[in-house]
Amino acid sequence: MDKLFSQIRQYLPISADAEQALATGMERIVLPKNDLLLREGRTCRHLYFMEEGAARGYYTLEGREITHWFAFENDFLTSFHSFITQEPAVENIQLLEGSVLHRISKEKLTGLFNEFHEIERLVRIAYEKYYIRLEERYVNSHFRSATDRYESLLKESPHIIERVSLGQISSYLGISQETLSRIRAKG
Amino acid sequence: MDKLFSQIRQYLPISADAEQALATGMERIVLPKNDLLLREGRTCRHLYFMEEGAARGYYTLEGREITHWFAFENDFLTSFHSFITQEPAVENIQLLEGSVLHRISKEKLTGLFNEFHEIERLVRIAYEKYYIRLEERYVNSHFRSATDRYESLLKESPHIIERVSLGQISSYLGISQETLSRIRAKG
DNA sequence: GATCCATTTTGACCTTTGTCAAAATTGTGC
DNA sequence: GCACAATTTTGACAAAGGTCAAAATGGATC
Repeated sequence: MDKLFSQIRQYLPISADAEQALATGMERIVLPKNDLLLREGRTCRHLYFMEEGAARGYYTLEGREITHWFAFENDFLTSFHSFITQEPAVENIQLLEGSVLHRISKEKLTGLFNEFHEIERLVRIAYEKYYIRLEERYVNSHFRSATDRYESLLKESPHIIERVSLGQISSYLGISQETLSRIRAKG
Repeated sequence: MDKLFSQIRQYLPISADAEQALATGMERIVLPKNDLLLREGRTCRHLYFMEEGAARGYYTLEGREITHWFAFENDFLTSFHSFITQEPAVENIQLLEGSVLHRISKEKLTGLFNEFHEIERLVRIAYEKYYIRLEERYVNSHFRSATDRYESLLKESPHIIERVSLGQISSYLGISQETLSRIRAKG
């Protein structure tokens, strides 16, 4: 739980009461590699915090798996679309390693918003951070060459490259596995 | 102001008090075509609501202007990165038509968050919507061909194509103007 | 160490998209 | 309606990246 709260404090320090309420509302889960936190077509009812481990979000397009995000230690993760709208997800969430997570249900979280203004503020701030992060990824991915994108990833998120298979990285970067392999051979 | 409040009600109905406070905190501005709401290097201090008109966000890469978003009637707009972090912007915001906008400063908005929990909730919900929207754009742009992307735009946002020049649309889609022209010639 | 399976690399070729330059079209002010 | 500028289209060619198939490598397990 320590990791979760020290991460939260980086967003917004909250009162002991609010921390206590959050701690009570969250559930710790330990799951093995390859487990699915969410399966396409089902509604995502939880927001997760990754204490230890790794996960990816992916969906299937023309028979191929496309990984569109990774999550590691200290990341919050969920299928945002499904969690927010409570509609069925188009994506799967899979653990890439045995992981330790904390999770809270949508209902509990919404209840805490009513009890603690500061928890809703915390989440508002978290959304701001995640929005900016996504915008950066968008701009980077959309307007740069495959080689540039790989080099940015290498520089800014070397942990991804160390812990994830090439096929998953290539779909994350939006290029074919063969092209990624060739880019690496040159570098 | 009507458009603003009917848009807000779609996100979250708020009390008359809160509406009143918002109305007081916001300023109506009318500006001509081509005006810059924000210039690269300056810090974005306002959140805008577009009542009438159109705008784009763009930045310069290797001597070319890259448009990465458009905003039209009923959209909220700002340089999110700069507005959130209060650091200098990397982008410009330009009006594509003479426009009527409402704006609120970061400080006023933050003050209203303290006064009215429900206004912070409204903004939290708005972030959720905008996050989902961006995620959809990300997935669409990243994993589909130029032709597909143009056709989606044509289907989902025909107003963009009617009101914006080809060069701006092509950079928005992440393709060259010539390629876009050829795609259109075929369709 | 031999075997099996998954992952990564390499080769040959094809398709899509980009680039540069020029022509055609459209829009605007006078 | 004319002149000028801006925008869009077309052509010829180049470059980036994709595809399919086969070979190489790297772990696991027995």
